[in-house]
Amino acid sequence: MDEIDLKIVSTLQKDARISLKKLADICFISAPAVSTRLTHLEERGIITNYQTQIDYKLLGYPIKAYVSLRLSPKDKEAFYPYIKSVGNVVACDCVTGSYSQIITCYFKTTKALDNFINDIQRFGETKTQIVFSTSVERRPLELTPTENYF
Amino acid sequence: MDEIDLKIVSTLQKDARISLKKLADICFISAPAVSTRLTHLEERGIITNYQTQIDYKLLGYPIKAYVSLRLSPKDKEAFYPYIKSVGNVVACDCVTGSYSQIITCYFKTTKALDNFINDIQRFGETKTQIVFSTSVERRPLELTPTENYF
DNA sequence: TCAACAAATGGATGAAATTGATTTGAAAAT
DNA sequence: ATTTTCAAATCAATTTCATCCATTTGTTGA
Repeated sequence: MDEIDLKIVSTLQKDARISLKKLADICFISAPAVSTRLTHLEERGIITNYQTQIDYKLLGYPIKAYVSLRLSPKDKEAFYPYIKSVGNVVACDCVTGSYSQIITCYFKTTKALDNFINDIQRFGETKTQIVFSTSVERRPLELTPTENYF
Repeated sequence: MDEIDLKIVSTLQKDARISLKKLADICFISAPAVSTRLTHLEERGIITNYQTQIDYKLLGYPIKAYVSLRLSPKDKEAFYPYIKSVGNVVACDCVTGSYSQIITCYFKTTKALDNFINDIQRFGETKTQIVFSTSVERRPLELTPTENYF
């Protein structure tokens, strides 16, 4: 993981469909060299996958919500496979605090969200926060910090 | 936005670097046809960008946290440009509830996270939830639901 | 029935990715 | 100090892919 790898990763983060040739020009090495580095980055698990970001509103999913769930440890075994299987869920983290799970999800209607919440309440108490607006859309982590960085 | 567009979008969501030729084979249309459709999807804003997902732990950012902030309306104007400028922040949403902002962020150390929290407390009271483990890594929304969907 | 338009195909051309052979350069061993 | 070794680069050749353009198809509305 040297400077060139970092350049490759940080460039790809922002444009996953850039060609190897352009990457090669940016990094001042040849295209085959970029190709082998890329393969290594994938093999080492540093690059996990390439995702296209979609405007879910335009596709009919205007409801975004964070659902917190108070999950008792004994139910984890049942909860994890379940939450993975729900197509509306785009992320789920186990966190510190009394609400142990934070679920990020999208829905077509508030009714659908309500159905989901009713369904998961068999695992524990929930708290739902619906998104009004987004000031920072899902974006890459800044890997070459300049200012305002910790 | 027909069935073919949906196929293109849902395929690209999972593999942003797939070639037009492969997409063409999957959709049973020609490569030029995919190309024009893709351009339209980008122009219409349905596809917003192509991101490469990185294992931030492996790059030295093992701390992921959700920071909730009780932000008073009068401070929004100052807060939004600020939060955009912080490279550690990968998402920020305005939500229902007494904590009006949910910030998703990554840090190299808990100390760095602490610095960040101290810094944003000038905007209001905060509540921090550190991620222990992730059961659903950031993934695309399922656009062609089968079961377990709401 | 016949424009008129949107969108797909097919072939040609130029660009890019991949492969294999070879070279370079730095670190470890003699 | 010289040699060995290995990783990683370049170069050249081949294959694959993207784009362009002319033509065709299919649908809608006069």
